[in-house]
Amino acid sequence: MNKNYSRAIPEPWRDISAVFAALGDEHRQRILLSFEPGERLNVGQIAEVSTLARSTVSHHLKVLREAGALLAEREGKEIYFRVNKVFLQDIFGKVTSYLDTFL
Amino acid sequence: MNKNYSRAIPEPWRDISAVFAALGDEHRQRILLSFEPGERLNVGQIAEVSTLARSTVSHHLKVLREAGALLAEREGKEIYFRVNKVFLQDIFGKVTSYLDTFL
DNA sequence: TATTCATATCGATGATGATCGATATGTTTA
DNA sequence: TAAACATATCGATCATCATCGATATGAATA
Repeated sequence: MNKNYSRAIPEPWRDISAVFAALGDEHRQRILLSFEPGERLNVGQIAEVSTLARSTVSHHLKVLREAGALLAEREGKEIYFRVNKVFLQDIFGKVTSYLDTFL
Repeated sequence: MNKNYSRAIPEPWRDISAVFAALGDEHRQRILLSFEPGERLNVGQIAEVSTLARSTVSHHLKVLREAGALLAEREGKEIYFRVNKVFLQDIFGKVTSYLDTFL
């Protein structure tokens, strides 16, 4: 048993901690699943198909972006978000190999 | 864009929804990381190394178990938990291939 | 520069979750 | 059956998060 409960969380888990928390919310899952491959969407587009207020969608997008799941780039007045596929693939790959090796 | 925001969450995501929520909590991550490969631990052992009350540890173990991340089996007075490695590998494998294909 | 538009941030409220001690449930053993 | 032990559940409290409308920030355009 690993008795040092309060030790630092291992690196592959540290990165994914925010991702887990971000994807633990159903609205954020639905937002993520609104994206088609390679697609970019802005707040207005997502707010339109969602059941949430614009400011609420903006909040969830911030959480997803800070977790690394989304990338944002301003283009004129709009800010376009896209799925950070490479990051997510890397994260889940690390978790998978951590699972294989240590758990 | 997938405009049917309120549609059913795709199957590979539905199963993992609870896993994400469960692993989004740092205490539950620490509990999971207390297990060594193939090891079985009971509430008392985990409560001893953690900073939480026994009832709180019990609560977190319930969340992890209901999410599928842990399996529980009673053995006399104690209830032993172990990491459901196969389930987690399956889940993260599904998420990875969903990522590759649809996002 | 003033206006319009898109998004972010703020402040307040309500809901959900974490936490604990106390109590209940279930199991072994005297 | 009574006592001791391990864990689960209950009830209350506290903290965190989701949510919204209103306001602020930033960018394009008249």
